[in-house]
Amino acid sequence: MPALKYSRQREAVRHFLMTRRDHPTADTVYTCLREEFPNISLGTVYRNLTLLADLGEIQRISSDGGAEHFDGDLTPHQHFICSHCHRIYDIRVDGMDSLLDDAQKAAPGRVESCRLNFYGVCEQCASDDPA
Amino acid sequence: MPALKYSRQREAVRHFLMTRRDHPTADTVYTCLREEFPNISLGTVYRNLTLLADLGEIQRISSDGGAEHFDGDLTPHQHFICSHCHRIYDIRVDGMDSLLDDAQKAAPGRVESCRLNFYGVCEQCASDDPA
DNA sequence: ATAGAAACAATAACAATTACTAATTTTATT
DNA sequence: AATAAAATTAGTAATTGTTATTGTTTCTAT
Repeated sequence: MPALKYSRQREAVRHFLMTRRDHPTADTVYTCLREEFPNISLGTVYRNLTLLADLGEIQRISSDGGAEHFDGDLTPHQHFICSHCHRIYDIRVDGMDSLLDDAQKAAPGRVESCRLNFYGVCEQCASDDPA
Repeated sequence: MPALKYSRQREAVRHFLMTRRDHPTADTVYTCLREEFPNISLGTVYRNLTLLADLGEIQRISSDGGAEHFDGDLTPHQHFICSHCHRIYDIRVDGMDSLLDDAQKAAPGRVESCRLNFYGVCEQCASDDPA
């Protein structure tokens, strides 16, 4: 793995994610950053998102199919994903420390992190479309 | 949504997943089922995997990028995914019920399910490649 | 048997992501 | 400041995983 070298584009990706409260996709990051860097390339965005996620400076959110989402909020939290509109909400669930401990007891290796998504129907969709 | 109609291919997909203890991708299912159904189509495999997952008869495992994995084991369990070899191990962590309750308190909607993946380095990789 | 609906195989289309290459930036060293 | 090596970039092509389409076959209820 090569030595890291500063790049304005990478800082822009990081900064962009840090200042958002939502969970953009690579394409959203790309589109927004084009205002500041009119000829930034989509490959650059992907490369830096992957790099930052590997460094643990941002978080990757994988759900069913579709595009991956990214999250610049590193404070411990989880996601509630609406099965209907696919919006991603931040939620804060207690007891995660003990969960990791419990997992460590059961896992065939060293547990370093976990990702926890909750699924259901959000209030917005429930009221819009009462089933 | 149309009425379900029997199909040998769908049963084969279901049966295949039920009898596996691992977590194959659509492509693996396809390749293996071709022995029994030499001209089953990949589209059929995808359609039935999606259908069975929507019915809750199998489980979909989403992790970082790459292909989705599927799991025919419906007993409550979680997954430990090795960041190195990407193998998926089943683990059984306690306290999931209270976790869902806690999530329900925090979520902006009705929580129906959750998916929990743990990440780390498995024992196999740790001993093969001592870092 | 037959008719209508669901499922199929085969393949084309699609979207998300990655790989490639030549040019540009960064960083360390003069 | 000039220079050289390495990392990064933009632009584009290629790949991958998945879904849609179409004409044919298989179920199921009559």
